[in-house]
Amino acid sequence: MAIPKTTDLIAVSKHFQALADPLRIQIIELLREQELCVCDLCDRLEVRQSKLSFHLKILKEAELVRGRQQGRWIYYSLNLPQFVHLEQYLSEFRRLSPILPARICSDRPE
Amino acid sequence: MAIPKTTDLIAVSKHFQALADPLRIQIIELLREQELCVCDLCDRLEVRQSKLSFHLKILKEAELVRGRQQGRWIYYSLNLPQFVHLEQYLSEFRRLSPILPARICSDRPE
DNA sequence: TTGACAAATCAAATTTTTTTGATTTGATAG
DNA sequence: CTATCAAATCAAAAAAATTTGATTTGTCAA
Repeated sequence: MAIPKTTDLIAVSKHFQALADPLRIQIIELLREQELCVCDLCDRLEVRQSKLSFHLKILKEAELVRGRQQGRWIYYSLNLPQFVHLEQYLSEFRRLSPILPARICSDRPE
Repeated sequence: MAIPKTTDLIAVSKHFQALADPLRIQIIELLREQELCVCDLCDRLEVRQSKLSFHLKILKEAELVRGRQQGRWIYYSLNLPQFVHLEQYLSEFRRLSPILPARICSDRPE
């Protein structure tokens, strides 16, 4: 398994960052049930509309959700392939042997 | 699949938060190779020791890494079961049908 | 058109996270 | 003991993320 490039690692951390907020996780949990419009999310989560918009933008930029306009409403839903992508990043660790080889750390030259 | 409790969701977001930083992802990538002491991580990542200590603490609190003291050195390694745990959280989304049922959002009473 | 309403954007205030340099703690070797 | 060195802790500064309320944008219906 090759070591990922630094730029890839930054991308990975950015995606995890989108999941690093309780409200955003709650949004995702609600969308797991069904597609919802912003006003429904507002009602259920009891947060202001602009606050929700801010968090939806972060989730959208991380490609974890998608917005579909219909009339005056925008319906948000999960972008499942992106979840699979993150799952795969984590799954690589499962392949490692449970005990990593120790490495003796002694005083180095100069 | 039951809806997780709010407290669980906060815990989930906390764990993802630990992965939400490029340096911490880099630390994890290095530890994927082998157990390393703090001074080695400092050298390889070219960051100050106190900075590394700060980030290692976050990873340790999220149970993503473990520290093992040996003499003056503390060797850090990955705590693989925790990675599996997060992987499983994400894997639940794979079971969802790709297209979630739309829900019509119309004007609600009053 | 105009009015109503859903959602996005924006700037300012607030909160949280991260960085930095200095200090402390704890273990070892002499 | 005492020197030394690895690592943690701490307080202050800096940077980044989040919240808030007001405003704007876009769509639809009358």
